[in-house]
Amino acid sequence: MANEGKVTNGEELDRLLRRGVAEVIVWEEMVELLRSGKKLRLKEGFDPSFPDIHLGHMVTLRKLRQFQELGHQVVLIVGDWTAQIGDPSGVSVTRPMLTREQVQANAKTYMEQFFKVVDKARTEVRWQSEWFGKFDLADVIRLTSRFTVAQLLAREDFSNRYHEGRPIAVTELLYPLLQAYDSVAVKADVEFGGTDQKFNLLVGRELQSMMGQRPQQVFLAPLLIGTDGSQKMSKSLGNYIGVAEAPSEIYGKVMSIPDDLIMDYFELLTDVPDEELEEFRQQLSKQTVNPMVLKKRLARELVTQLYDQEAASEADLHFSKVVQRKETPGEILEYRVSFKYLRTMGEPVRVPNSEGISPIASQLLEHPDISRLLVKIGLAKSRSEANRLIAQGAVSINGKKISSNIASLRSGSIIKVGKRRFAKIINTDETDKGDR
RNA sequence: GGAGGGGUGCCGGAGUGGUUAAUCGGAGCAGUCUGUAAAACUGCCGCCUGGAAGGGCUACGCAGGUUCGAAUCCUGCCCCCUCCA
Repeated sequence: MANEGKVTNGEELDRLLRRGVAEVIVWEEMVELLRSGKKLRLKEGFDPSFPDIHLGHMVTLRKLRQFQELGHQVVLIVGDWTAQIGDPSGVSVTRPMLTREQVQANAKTYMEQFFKVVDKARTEVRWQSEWFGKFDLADVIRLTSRFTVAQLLAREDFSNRYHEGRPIAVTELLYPLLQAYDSVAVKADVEFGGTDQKFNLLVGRELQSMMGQRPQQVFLAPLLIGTDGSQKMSKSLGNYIGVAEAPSEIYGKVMSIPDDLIMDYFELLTDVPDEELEEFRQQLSKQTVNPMVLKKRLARELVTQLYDQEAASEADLHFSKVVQRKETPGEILEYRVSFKYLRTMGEPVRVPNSEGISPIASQLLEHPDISRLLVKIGLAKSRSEANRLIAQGAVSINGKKISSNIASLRSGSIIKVGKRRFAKIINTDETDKGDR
């Protein structure tokens, strides 16, 4: 074959198998395979229950990419069956069954993001339903009969739950078996996953050898800690940075990670050479550098990787300007709303006393209701929340804090909520003399 | 099949007739500080209405009932868990 995998030299091996790697099983065999020049089939699966990819996933994706560059083949498994069970390594046991359409849509989104990192041309996409769609009860029994409960209870998660008397659904026990079968179905040479996947990937090895295939090598990446600095990055914990997020979002979120995480992120998510990373480490421990500076470098690297250099520069500028110097950003989303609509609804404002219209009442008639406006443009979830924000001094118009939702606002005004959410308001009511 | 335990706000978890929109912790939001780091401190943290003060509505698994008044008592139902078989 023309595009066989390249034979790998020592230096490449080191980069490939050490940096950003938690464990390789079996190391010697992995090395031997890479040296053989054989084009390897690299399996990675995903459940289309959550379509979004974040930096935590990116660790293995980057590895896949590195292998691809040596000529190897990625096989992406769309877990349309396992998605219905739910991987038990998570917290929640029950997952809603997804419709066919949802699965399709999620898979599509997932792949768009997946190929931001992985080379599409060297990826084969396979759906589990190709093989499980044909499974009948006899097949299920044949598959399950190869394993014992004791084998499955070896998994930490299961044994913990078992000993604590917490429930384990029968379908959950099935999960590793299905995932293992995928490896057989696609004849995987290597399977990639996070360390929490270790058990599942090892079952793949078992099953393959039972079925006369050479057991796959298991490639485990460390779990990336999320922006909260304590738990693994995950969407449900809300401590994630999505690869599809806007450049300035990614940049900003990277800036918010705790200092302790800086080096992990560099190591697992960038190609900054080891020697340079060593320097960074020195600087950090001797405190000869403000960690913020390194974080900026990190943020730039990541945005460049996921977008391009230009986007990184823009995000960088935006950050110094808006966040650090607290200036108003150059580009602000515009919202077109009708002021009339926002005006206090219903009957004209009641005049508090008989001496005519009070100043407040007259303003009321002329100014839009800011809390209504905030809800309308999505800067607050409810009017109660909007009122709270205003009361707490979190809202300003053209740089001036407002203290009640009766405030001066004209077309073109810039409204700011919290530290960094801006909106430019355009009045769609035809007359706008603009003199207030 | 038998015995027991339990379902409270985003999560954990108090509360067993009224002063409880519901103690407390976590998460979250906002503010001060700052490097969108850490730490700390402060406020908020169901919805609607009102400029505000205030008012209204909804809420403690579901449906009824007792009571001037229920998350708290009674009845039925649903669900979850543990142990024994």
